[in-house]
Amino acid sequence: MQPRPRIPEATVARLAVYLRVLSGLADGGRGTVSSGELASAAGVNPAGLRKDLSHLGPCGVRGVGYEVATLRDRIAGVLGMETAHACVLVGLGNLGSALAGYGGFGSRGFEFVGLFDASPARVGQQVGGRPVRPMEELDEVVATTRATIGVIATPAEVAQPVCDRLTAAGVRSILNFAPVALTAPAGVHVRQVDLSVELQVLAFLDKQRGPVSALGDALSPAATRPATPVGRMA
Amino acid sequence: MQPRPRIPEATVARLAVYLRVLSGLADGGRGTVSSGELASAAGVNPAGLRKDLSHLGPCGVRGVGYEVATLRDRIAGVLGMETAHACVLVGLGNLGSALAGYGGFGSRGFEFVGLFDASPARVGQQVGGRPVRPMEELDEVVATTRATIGVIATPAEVAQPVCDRLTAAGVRSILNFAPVALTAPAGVHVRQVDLSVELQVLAFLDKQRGPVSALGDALSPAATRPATPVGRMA
DNA sequence: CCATGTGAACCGGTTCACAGCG
DNA sequence: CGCTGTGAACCGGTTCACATGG
Repeated sequence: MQPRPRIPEATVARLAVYLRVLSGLADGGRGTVSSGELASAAGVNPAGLRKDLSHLGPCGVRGVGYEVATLRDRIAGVLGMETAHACVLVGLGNLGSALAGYGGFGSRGFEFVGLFDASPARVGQQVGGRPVRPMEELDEVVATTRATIGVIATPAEVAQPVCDRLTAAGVRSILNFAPVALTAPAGVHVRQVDLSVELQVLAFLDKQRGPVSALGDALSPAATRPATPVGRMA
Repeated sequence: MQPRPRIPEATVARLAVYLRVLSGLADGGRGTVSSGELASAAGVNPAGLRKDLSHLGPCGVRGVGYEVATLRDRIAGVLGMETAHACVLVGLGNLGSALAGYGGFGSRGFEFVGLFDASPARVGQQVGGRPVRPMEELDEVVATTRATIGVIATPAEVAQPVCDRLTAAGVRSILNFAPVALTAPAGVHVRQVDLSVELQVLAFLDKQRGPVSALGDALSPAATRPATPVGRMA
């Protein structure tokens, strides 16, 4: 089975997690891992992990496990991490500023090559070591840096026009933090992250499972098996 | 079919989105909506929306649509939004501060009743109008406020101990922004939001679909149908 | 003998097409 | 006649059990 036939999106998301764990193991000088150990560190089921990895073709040694550094590089290659990705970020309120200053992006090969805001009060300020630019410069920056990813952290009202601007400028993928569904041209990928929705799902689960009692509800010998099929490395 | 037999989690997440759209429509004085219009505003397929709503029992008028205010209240009730939810937040770096100051939570019935940080430098500061408290006060605050939701925005290294602390204090649900898989006792719900993973999925999709050409790749009459099956209200 | 790799059952969720009702 | 509500097909992803091979 060639590594061609397209990798499921759910698998891609998990590969990113495996990659992070593997990087940590490699930095710790670890040589090999078993699927079981890697799976528990990533919070997934071992069989599922092996199935995920099977999409990249055989990359382990039977009876032994996976070679940490090799597997890391393999996944990094599949995910397109060998080359850095240029991103632009629009909207530097609290959330946007947090994203601009978040070290986790840079260390994973993503670089913000442009920060933009419509507010004159913010333009010119430095955020995360980079200057905030006016919206007028967006097209130019996207063109010269060949940025392919745009991150929207604006108020909901302006998210759609910003999206239009980004796609017109040549951005091919958008990560949207504004609480609105965006319309984008065909071929442009949009991912939505909605903080309030996450919280509301939790509140619902609480309501479902929770109304049993307000306290002392650790009735059953619960701690035997984690509800979350997760464990950090054994 | 009673509204009992449990609602799928995927549906719950979308109900939260419908609720937001409905609130907007209601504020705009709108009386009724059809499934088609609501679906396009929420970025989903009309049939799927109707199926989602079917979980709450019949709540529309055939041949007409849904009564906006009624449906809003119905969903709000199912989601447990009638009563405010007390949350505690741990970790007030850039991201945590952004979350603490984010208006979208308060307006949806979530209130941060406690902000905590381990760094003495941050303790005592005001964030989003609330004081940052030392970790020592966590148990007490959770107990007195009956907070059921905990949000973790700490560095990855301390996320697990913080999680342990929160669950020990009585928190039943956790929203984790730290890039690690958490282990929690049975019955505690954990949701993971991983910003880097989102970006990596986008980068992968770019790589898959993208290597065709760097520019001028709007070859086909693309704008005819949005790739994202979305549209804001027609 | 151990851990990988994978075909096949399984499951939840999505889509479709139409029945039901104002 | 229009739009809701839903049973049934469909599909992708997950889990399981075992065959494969160092």
